[in-house]
Amino acid sequence: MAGPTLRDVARRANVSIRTVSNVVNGYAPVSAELRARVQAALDEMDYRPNLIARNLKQGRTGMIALVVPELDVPYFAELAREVITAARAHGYVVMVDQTDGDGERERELLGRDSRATMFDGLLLSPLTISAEELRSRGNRVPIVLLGEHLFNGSFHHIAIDNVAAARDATEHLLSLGRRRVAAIGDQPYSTGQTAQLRTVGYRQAHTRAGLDVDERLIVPTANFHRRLGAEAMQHLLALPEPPDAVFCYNDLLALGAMRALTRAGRHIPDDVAVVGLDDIEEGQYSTPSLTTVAPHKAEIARTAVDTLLGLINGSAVQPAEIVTSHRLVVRESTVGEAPGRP
Amino acid sequence: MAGPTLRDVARRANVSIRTVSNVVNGYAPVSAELRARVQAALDEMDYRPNLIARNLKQGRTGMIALVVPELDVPYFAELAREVITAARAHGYVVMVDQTDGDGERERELLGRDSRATMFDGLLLSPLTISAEELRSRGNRVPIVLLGEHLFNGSFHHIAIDNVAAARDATEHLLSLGRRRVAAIGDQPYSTGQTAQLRTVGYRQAHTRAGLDVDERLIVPTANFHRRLGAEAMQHLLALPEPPDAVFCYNDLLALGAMRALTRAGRHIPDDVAVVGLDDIEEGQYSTPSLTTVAPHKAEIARTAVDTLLGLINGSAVQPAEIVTSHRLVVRESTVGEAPGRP
DNA sequence: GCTGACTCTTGCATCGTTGCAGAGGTGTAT
DNA sequence: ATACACCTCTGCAACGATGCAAGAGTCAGC
Repeated sequence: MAGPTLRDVARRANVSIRTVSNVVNGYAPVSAELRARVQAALDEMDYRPNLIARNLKQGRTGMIALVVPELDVPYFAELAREVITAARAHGYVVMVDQTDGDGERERELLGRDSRATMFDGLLLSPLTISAEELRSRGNRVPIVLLGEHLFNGSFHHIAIDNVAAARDATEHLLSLGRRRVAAIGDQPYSTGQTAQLRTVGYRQAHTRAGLDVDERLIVPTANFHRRLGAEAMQHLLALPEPPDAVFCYNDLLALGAMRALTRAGRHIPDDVAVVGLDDIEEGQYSTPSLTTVAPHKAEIARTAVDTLLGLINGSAVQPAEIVTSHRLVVRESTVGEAPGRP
Repeated sequence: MAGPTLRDVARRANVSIRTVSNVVNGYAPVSAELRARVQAALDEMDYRPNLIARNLKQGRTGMIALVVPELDVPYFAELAREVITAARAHGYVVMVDQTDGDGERERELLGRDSRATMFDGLLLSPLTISAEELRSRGNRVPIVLLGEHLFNGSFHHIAIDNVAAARDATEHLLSLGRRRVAAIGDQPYSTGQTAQLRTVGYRQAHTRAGLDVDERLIVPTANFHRRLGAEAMQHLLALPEPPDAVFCYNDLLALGAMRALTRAGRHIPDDVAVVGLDDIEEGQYSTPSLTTVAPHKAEIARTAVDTLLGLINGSAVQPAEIVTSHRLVVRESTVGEAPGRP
């Protein structure tokens, strides 16, 4: 099972271990004749370098870890894809892990027996863990945070401008003449910082338009999955004065909300217009297709990887909040032709 | 940056390196007094074991790799989630990588400088690579294949019964009285073995029902993405005698097809019934929700991980084709109430 | 008091690789 | 002929951990 080592190859080719290593890595000058002999031995024995040993010697692994709450949430899957691509461009591979939104599991990551030491760096999309906790764990591995806003400057952190993104979405709905715009996805508790920023943007849009917010139209949800979007929408439809538009804090909520609307016989967008956030591919193919705020995922991934590699290679950059771009993508759920309607 | 090693802690606590190691691992008997002293030193210095060194010594990493064509294809994302969960139950972590359906990248994996040696085992969902190629690479790492059918017994291989799954889907449509059942997703070339099996099942259903297959209703696609499902559906709708039902070889094709149908003003399922395969979560929330054949993903993942760990731990099991279960999940796209219709 | 058994602790070798410094040999300039 | 530079090649030590076997110390038993 165990393959041949440098020593085995060296014995066979009748040279020193060191020379074999040199041939493998193309390091020091080796005479053509000897090189050929060694190469032959390498080939015959089908030598593969033991990367663990190499890593130990070199003090780096060429691996970074990407930790997300849930890998089968499309946004994270799409982000993971971009991160893998960005890392590969630098010769790094990515190990993806998920925490299931379980705070314990996030903490495990930083604990004494964590496998984090196996990686040159960590990209973490935190869900419940706080900055203080993160800092107090005195981690040895460089960390770059994704997505969550943590209110202090201890870590590098990449995210879109959540306030502006939510404002853009809401303003789009208001600009269509909608006047009862609901919001689905607020999380008015300590770990819901991103959601809260989106609520701020939602309010700002109203304020700027000189409109009041009807507090009953802001529906909090415990997570960002389709089911809760549907439930929140059902709740809104049951109000005495239901909304004529809804901004959902992510696309999954929006897809769930659309499902509930269709089920209830409401027409999108005529009766209720819907906007999401994330621009997952699914929204392009839903019925109707989903208007959304699109974060530039490739940019997020590239920036995150670049920043992390910078830390790894010792560029002592100051921790910084890095804001990446986003744009509104208008589709049928707000201005669409009504499919299957006159 | 570099943390303290056993040596540093040993110096501080005035004991041997070996004793510190014993305390860390709880191995040999250590007197309470000494243990306390060492533990104190460990805590003060915030010692973290260097896993790379440990791995080198022990010859295993506790990591397996999962290689899929595309991580942002929901089926693979959902599968990855299950694999991560199954592996964690055995104390293993999973590194996920994607090949982008690029044969070169699949081959890289097995090449001389592959990082595969860093893993105790490999779960591979091959797209273009053949069994012969895989075998010829004389790999050192245990491999278990997922999903693709490779016609020989050289490797462990986990998959559903693709013929039966396709037959079940098609029979469901025929049992509804549909008589022009189309198939979207055939891949009549060497790397499309899974697709071809599904075509076999599609034909079997017709044969068993005593019906002929209209070859024009079998539409091949280059991949299994939404867009090609939509295009294939448009093509089918343009036929002189369009289908009254369609079996798509995966859910993404089905969702694309449904999108095209809705766009064209056709009603699902009244005009055209649609069945997919994979049971991705998206299909539960689409409009209409999608009837599909559901592979038991958790079972696939568990079986794959168990088999791989068996190989790793040296149980010299014979390579085997392992068939996991599937079931038909009926939703609105075949027997649904028509949403938004009288 | 000596032996043996037992408990606790330690040093050495090792995993497979690479960094470093130098050995050995040849060729060139003086 | 001597010195020097140069090109190849090699041995040793080290990365940080663990397996092994033995060293040191304590105690009981006869």
